Amino acid sequence: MDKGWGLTLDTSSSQSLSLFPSNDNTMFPLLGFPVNLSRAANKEAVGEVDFFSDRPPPPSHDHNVKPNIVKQENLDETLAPLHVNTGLQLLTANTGSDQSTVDDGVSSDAEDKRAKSTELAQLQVELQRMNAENKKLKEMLSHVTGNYTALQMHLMTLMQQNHHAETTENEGKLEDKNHGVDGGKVPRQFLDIGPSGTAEVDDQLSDSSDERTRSSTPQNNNVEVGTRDGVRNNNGKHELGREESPESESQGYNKLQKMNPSNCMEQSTTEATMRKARVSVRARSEAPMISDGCQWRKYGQKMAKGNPCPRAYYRCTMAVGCPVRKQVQRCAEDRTILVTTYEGTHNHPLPPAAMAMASTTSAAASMLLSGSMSSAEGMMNPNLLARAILPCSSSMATLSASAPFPTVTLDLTHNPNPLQFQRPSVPFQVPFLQGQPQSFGSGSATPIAQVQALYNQSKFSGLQLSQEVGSSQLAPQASRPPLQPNQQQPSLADTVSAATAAITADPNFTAVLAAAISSIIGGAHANNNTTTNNNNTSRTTISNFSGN
DNA sequence: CGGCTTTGACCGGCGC
DNA sequence: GCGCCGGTCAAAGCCG
Repeated sequence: MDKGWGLTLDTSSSQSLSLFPSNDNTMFPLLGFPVNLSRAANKEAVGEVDFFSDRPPPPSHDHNVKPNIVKQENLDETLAPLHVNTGLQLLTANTGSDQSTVDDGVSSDAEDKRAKSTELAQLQVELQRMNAENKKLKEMLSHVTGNYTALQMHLMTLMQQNHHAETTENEGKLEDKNHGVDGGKVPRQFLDIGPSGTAEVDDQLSDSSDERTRSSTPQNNNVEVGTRDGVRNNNGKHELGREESPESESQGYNKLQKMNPSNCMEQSTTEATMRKARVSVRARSEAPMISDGCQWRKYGQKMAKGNPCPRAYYRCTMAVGCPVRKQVQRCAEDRTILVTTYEGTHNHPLPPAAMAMASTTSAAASMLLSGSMSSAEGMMNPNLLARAILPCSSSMATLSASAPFPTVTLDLTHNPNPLQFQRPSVPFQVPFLQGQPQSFGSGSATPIAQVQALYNQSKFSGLQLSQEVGSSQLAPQASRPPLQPNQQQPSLADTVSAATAAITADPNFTAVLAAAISSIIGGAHANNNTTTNNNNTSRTTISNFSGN
């Protein structure tokens, strides 16, 4: 394959392959996409594909190519083995163009043929190599996915067990005080990390007399059901994008709640919290928006206080009613840095490129929530957690609770340890890990050692792992190592994918984080009766969140 | 013409 | 109660 050209598996059409100038082929790494290879054997399908008509042909053999003239009968002989060996439509088309040259009778010399056959052989080898690599990557992916699923199942099991035990326990403890409000304390702690979005759920929990009534006939839902854009509810507030978002999803939960109130309460609580948890990604980019594989529609722009750059608001448009939104804003200190803040979880399938970012943000949010849930309200020494969780100082992720919503910041703007960047077996390096999830199994160091944690005092008492927020206080941005161009935007998909793998593939990560936080908080707040529930709520969060 | 962006208006939360 | 601020709405305009 000529340099500067790439192979794209077009997942949007799910059936096409194409050769193109490789200026943006990083969006779709050669992972296991659902490509319909059987179509490659279909002659008609081959004819349908427009390979070079609107793109410049590869420079090596374009002088005699007449792309529009392809004699199919002559292709079969040459192409038959290629179908067998590679099954890739790309080769078929490529050779199709070449073959048309031969059929012209203009250049019928043997040398030309030999050269072409050599080239074909090379391409064949290359494709076989790619196939092998693809297989390998598929295996890696399935391995990671398997681990993740297993972990998820395990967490759910434990969550259910704990919840059962806990419910029994709380019934005894709280019966006298709360007239039998079941599990009021635990969800309460969970809810405390979010201000407004959790209030509704909180009301449900705090008012025992209303609880069952609201569960079965949610007051807001009665108004919101069937509303569309621009329709206001009783409060006069527009409900765009909300009637089908978590709030509406909670309708389903409420239905279920009739059957299993406690479990449902937990789920809706988690959902509400997830809606509020945010993941912020900092990346250097000249583009107005980083490419994360999703489709977004801008619905607003505001000048935010303290930043001369406007903040743009986007909504995911890949599916109707997808609750995911993001804010994009340039960093005030360094305008080459683009800060993208994600909120919510997708309610639809995602393309691989989008999956990478979504999984990353999900995993990061899970981290955040597991930390936030386990902490008490703004009383902790900021440095305590940092020292405990983060022995080393390099940082990539920031968990911040100073904002109205608990936020995780993934800083992809610098490489704290170039040596680790060069070694793919580094245990946990969010921004520059080269997608080697299997390395977790062999790594001796715990991933958590790569994360810097700072506790940020706030009413939500979140966790702050990091540097971004503290960049002005802790490490001047100028001191960061300069970023190579090829480590920036183009590699974002890989980077995010790596981060995803790092966070989701390692069962130890969340567990260790939760354990560390729990132990610290447990020590700092012996009276905090919610501490023992940390793991439980964390699991709830993770299991629900990972559903996407 | 449909989808997207722009932009002024509106709303709710929060601090004073 | 008032003003500030973040977030969202939706009409108008733009664009392919």
